[in-house]
Amino acid sequence: MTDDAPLPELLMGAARSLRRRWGAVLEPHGLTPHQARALRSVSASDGLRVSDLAAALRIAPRSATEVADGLERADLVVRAADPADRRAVVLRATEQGRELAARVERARAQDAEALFARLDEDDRAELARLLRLVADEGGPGCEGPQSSSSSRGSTA
Amino acid sequence: MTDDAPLPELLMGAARSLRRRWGAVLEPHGLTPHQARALRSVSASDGLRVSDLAAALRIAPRSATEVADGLERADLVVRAADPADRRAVVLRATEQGRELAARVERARAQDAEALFARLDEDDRAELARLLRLVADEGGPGCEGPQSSSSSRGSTA
DNA sequence: CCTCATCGTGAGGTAGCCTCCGCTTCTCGC
DNA sequence: GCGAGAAGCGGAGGCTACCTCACGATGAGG
Repeated sequence: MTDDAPLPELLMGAARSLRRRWGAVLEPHGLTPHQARALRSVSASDGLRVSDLAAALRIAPRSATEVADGLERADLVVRAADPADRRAVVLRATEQGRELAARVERARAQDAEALFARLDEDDRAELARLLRLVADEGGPGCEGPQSSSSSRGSTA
Repeated sequence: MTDDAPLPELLMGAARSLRRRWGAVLEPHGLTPHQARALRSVSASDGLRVSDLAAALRIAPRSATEVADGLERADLVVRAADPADRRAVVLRATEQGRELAARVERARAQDAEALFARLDEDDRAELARLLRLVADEGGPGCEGPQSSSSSRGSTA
């Protein structure tokens, strides 16, 4: 179909496929894409600040609060005071949070595997190379709301 | 950066680059991405029904009404009664609508050119091939609200 | 002519993001 | 020590872009 589709269309189409699949993977778990990414970030670190979550998700700090709210409501993360800075709140994954993160990660990998199944090793490497060429900018055009905090600590 | 980034991340990253650039191209013209796509569709056809617009944008018919509202408010399209079916409303691009569509199309192509500038001919062809492999589904997973009308006519 | 499907849209609702503000707490110069 | 200013979180309120439901007008089939 649409053999004359220009590269941009193709790229967007492929991304759409991926996004749709990802949504389908997430839905049975009751997670939005942002929540899943957030859960992943929180699970990976031990004690992620809300502001750092915002940076990770590239949304305003205020909005990260809401994502955290959702995850906390589902008992996937808990808020705790940062012992190193009592202004801050650190998010930690609960047991089920970690489990769910792992399960989702597995499902996602599996699904991605299915999506890219039509590509052999060489094709994948080639695709990765080409995509890296296209994507690796992020210099002047990145205007998203950012706070750029980076003092974690909290490894108390 | 992130040389170990898996293909999905890479793909999404590349798509994000493209989306961001596209948004930047559109912004000075005061168009949202959906409006731009809609204007393009309307300009391409002569007399597009609201329901067909909805199908093209993959949104609910009711939402297509709103997109059409925006375009009409900006004098880029006009609503007219479909002579062949007086229930229906056909959207037609105005003169400036067509002009803007052309201008945007030019800018988009130019920007895409810039984005893909790092790829030579062979790389582009290869990328297109690979993306086609990844994207060309759309069978069972397409659950978006659809109406699938296709009686245009109206070439009065 | 009556019935039923279809078209566009008014009404009303939801989700996700934002900015502005205020409170608490940290940091730094004195 | 202490006051000024910055930083972190979240309440209030608002916007946009979707959605579903309901309705009036119109077409199509018996």
